[in-house]
Amino acid sequence: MDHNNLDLKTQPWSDEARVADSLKNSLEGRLGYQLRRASVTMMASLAKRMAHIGVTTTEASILILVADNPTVTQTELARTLGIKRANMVPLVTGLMARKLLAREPADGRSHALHLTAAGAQVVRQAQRQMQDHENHYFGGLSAAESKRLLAMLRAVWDIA
Amino acid sequence: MDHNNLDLKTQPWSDEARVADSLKNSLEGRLGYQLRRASVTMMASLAKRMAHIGVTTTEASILILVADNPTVTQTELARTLGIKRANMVPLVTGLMARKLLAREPADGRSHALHLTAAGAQVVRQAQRQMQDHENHYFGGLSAAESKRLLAMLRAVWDIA
DNA sequence: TATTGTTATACTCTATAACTATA
DNA sequence: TATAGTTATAGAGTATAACAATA
Repeated sequence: MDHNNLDLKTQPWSDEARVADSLKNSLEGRLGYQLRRASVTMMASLAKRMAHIGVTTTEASILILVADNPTVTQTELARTLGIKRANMVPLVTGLMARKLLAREPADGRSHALHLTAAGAQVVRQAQRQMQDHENHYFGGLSAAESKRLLAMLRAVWDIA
Repeated sequence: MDHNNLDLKTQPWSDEARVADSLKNSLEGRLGYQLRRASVTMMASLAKRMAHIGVTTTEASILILVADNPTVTQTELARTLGIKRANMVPLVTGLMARKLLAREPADGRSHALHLTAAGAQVVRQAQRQMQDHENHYFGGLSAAESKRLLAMLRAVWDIA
């Protein structure tokens, strides 16, 4: 497993990028640029936390959605998470092989997914890690600010 | 070129993901999740704008940084943009092949990059597109809110 | 006819290792 | 010894097309 060895020391911004760059950078003032940098930073950090649990961030999001929606099909998961049906196959296969996910025939062509006990345990760990992760980056914000930030980010999605 | 055919119709969230998903999704309340979704959305939209100019978002960021820092070397660019030196090679090669970028020996091992007239023109177009892009997504925010959002995003990078 | 799961495949992005030539 | 540019390559992630079984 562990194709997700995200030791932060191997990340570009600690190796090469994070040294004091004396370059002028007019991108720094762009919200889109800062948004992307923040996203990449947080995803790498979250990936490291998830690796400790033994899943990728994508796998964790699948397990959480199955926890939220017992009997969901993998095509429904794909739609919600923005993953192609074809790419769900190895993800679901891998999670079943590790006994985190199981499925039973729903109708003749679709399968109802559900968590195993081990899968439910991973979900609990992932949720806790995600909470800590949010607190790490945004714990300094007031409740009102967090709410406002969430709304601004959600608005981007809605506008698109 | 155009290995960047980002017609939004081919994006997952318009094809498959953006149909009304009736699934419960506890990830929706997470700032990290919304941050990533917003980033992916904006990057896809920006990529489409840049494609009209004939560059990728990465290429545009390179050209902009060269405009900011005439005589910069490609290793310095890589550091600032979080790109590996090895991966800068085809990027710089491609931009030189299209006469947007040129370079001259600085010392015996490094090259000073500079824009061609065509490259400077692309930078002007890219800057204008980026400004429109920001306005599209964040034009509804007050100046104070924009400033606050930028600071919150920059803080994520600083914390990491 | 449309949908679910699947296979096969291709392309982009990103990562490492190792080489060369210079400093 | 360290650095700049380069080559080669491997690994994820993500895209499409097409097929069988079923609705």
